[in-house]
Amino acid sequence: MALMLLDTYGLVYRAFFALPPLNTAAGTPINAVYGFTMMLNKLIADEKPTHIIAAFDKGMPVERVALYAEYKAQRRVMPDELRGQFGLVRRVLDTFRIPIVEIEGQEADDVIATLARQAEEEGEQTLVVTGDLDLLQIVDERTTVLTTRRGITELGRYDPAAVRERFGLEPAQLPDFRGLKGDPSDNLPGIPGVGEKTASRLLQAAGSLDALVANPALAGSPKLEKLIEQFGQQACLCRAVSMVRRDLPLPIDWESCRYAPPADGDLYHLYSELEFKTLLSKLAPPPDLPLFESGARLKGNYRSYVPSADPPEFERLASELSALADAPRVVFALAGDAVGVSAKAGEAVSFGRGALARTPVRAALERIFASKARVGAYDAKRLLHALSAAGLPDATFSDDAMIAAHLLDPSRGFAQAEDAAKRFLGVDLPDDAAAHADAAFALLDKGRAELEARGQLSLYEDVEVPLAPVLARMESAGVTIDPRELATVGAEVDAAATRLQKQIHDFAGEDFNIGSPQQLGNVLFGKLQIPGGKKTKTGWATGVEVLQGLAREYPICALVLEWREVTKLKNTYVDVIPRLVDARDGRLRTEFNQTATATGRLSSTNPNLQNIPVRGELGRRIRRAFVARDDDHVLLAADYSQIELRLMAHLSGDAAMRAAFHESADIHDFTARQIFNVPPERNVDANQRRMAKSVNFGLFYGMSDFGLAQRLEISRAEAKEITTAYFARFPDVRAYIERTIEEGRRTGYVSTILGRRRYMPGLISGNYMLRAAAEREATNAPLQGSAADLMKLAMVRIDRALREAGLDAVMLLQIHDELIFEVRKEDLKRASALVRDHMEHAAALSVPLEVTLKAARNWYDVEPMDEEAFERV
DNA sequence: ATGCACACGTA
DNA sequence: CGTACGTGTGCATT
Repeated sequence: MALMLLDTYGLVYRAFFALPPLNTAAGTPINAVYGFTMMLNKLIADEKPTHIIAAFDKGMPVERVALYAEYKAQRRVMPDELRGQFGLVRRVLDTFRIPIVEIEGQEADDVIATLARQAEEEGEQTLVVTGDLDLLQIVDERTTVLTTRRGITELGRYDPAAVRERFGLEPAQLPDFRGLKGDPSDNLPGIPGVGEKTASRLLQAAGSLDALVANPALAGSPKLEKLIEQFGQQACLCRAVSMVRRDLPLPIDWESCRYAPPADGDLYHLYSELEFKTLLSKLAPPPDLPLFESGARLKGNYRSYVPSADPPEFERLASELSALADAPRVVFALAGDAVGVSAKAGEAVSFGRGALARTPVRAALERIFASKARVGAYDAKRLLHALSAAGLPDATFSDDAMIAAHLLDPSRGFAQAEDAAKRFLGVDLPDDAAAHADAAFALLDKGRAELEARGQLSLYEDVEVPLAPVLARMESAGVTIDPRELATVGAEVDAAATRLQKQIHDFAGEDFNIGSPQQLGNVLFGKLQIPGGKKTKTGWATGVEVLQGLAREYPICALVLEWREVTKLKNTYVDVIPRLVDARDGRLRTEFNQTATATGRLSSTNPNLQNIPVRGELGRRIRRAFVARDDDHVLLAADYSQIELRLMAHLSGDAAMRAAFHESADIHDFTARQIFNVPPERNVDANQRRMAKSVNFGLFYGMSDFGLAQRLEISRAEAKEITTAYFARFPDVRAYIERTIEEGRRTGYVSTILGRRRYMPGLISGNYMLRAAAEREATNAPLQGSAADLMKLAMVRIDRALREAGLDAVMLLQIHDELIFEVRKEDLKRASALVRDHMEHAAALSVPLEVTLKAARNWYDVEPMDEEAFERV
């Protein structure tokens, strides 16, 4: 039984103040019920209680008032808007079939404490959810307390260790603590002048309030001693009031509290009545069928070690871990601050992450990594960082369940192990590192078999899994930022922003928020009467396409565009990057996510270094701040030229397109000649080239005539002519696109060159829009995904080769078709050759792969380099 | 407070 | 009515 006890009043009260006033159409205040319902949904989803009880306060708390007549005397009366919502809260609980327990003359705290004690006596785990900290006194090994923090969905979780960490006291000491420091919200004075810090220190010294009162000298200072003599009895009274009762007469039938989710129909009625539109729209999500046979159950035969300062405990843990080195397979997982290890289905050990750094444990882990055991993980990259921080930089993993899960279903990220366990094992994973390790073990069993069946084992083993440590190294390396360069751009950007804002406001004749599309639309198209059609559901369309068209005639539109560019740079890069730089070494570190995209690309977050500006001059200058570590090093940039179009040529086998890459230096020029029949002796004009480029790009985005017409600002008929001419010259390209979509329809997925799949259920949708979107995705995925395949393969090989060659060159960033390295000048030539070689030979295609190499002290100045240039650096 | 829409940076 | 992302802002949520 996993019992959840709700301090209903406290939670509703909290929700009321956390949310702005919200009313139904009829004017009934609804914010507190809404917040409470969101909380309840989240709690049930996250904590998965098997039993739930909602406790209410009822009447005056007779015992406390008898002890202390002023109890809660200062409390403000409840606002009417809140009072009226409690009836609705009961409706919600009723719909969820959660029983309400209340006892006349008792507060919810005492009801909860009593129920928790009863559950405890039966050996059950209890989770208490409350709005304040009073109930922390009942925390123990079997009772955990969640308290609301900021907002309504963020909760603090208190087990005994967390209580000790926060207060430096045992949970049972907390009534003494509150007696000493008092609590204004309940009108408890405590001892004047004693706050949290002093109260905690006094109790740590004396052990208890009683001991302190009996012997005030324990306080340690004459002043405090005096205070305790004078106010000791008052503190004892406050403590008595603070103590919760755990012995109320409260016979309970647990079976009647078993939680069963409400029927969708009931929820639908409740939500529609309360006008919870957001929650309503989330009902009845599409069924998410497990790939594998569901119903697997984790056995829960887990042992947990709580980190403590006890050396024998680490010895015991170390010897247990050492034994795992003899197992054929060991799997690690992280959950919160704990590490889980499993070597056998249904069995796992977990220990606090702090234990990782302990010598005996570290030695045991070293043994495991040095052994013949196949060592796997859930999210190996995260574990590599944790192990490295604990002094195990050489750990390696040969399996990663998160990566396997994402390869099997790339529509999802599976950053949370819970998601993968639910999706592939059909189990609800508890928040426990041992269970996570066990689930990862099971996921790898099933996942590897499934990958093999799909012919994806090599992609998994030879590309994705080896890539994780490469990414970990890139993340650890970071890139040096020159703050002065950033400040220079920053000053310019600030000045421009101020100037533009003023100019725009002058044009408008009023001050308004230019960043609000709504206000902007009203000013431009309302007040200033600029002709421009409104689009979008919410109001005027003010996107670049619209404003660009008006910029010539209406200067304010040009100013707005400029303002947007400048503030975007300021808010997203110039002001943000300096704050993210690691002060210890001046380097900026990103996180590369390997399981984020549906196509196989990487993504970069915190910050995203894959979208540093390059097109505009001002934005591009931000790249000056990305520099090599010192004067002995340079940044080397290596990018694939036209890799996606080359893949199109290869995959389609189109003779003309392949010839283009063999013969022509400029694919867009070549394409223009084909489409517009430009003879060899004449030059392609800029406009023809621009159109050809759009067609080439549009091609692998699955663009229609309509889209091309829009893009090129030509008529649909003209666009049609261009595509007709295009496909007449490159007939196999059209055949390839059609073949790809057809194959997707037939098999349910499309594939890349290395066998990566993207499942495309939308291809057989009856909805035209959905189906058309799926067809574009299906066209693009094999191209974008194959490019990602080749880049990843090259990265793994380059990382290995650079290290084996002993070159002073490290990979720092990947921007989809480009790699950035930091290289010692003396090694630049050799490193460049090595990088080029591995990128160009990532795969043998029917067209050559070409790589452009550039180098400079900073990212802005990198320019294509010829042989002599490399010699000069 | 949280979540969505929009806008915009990259490949 | 052109793919794939992440982040910042404003605004609605009920």
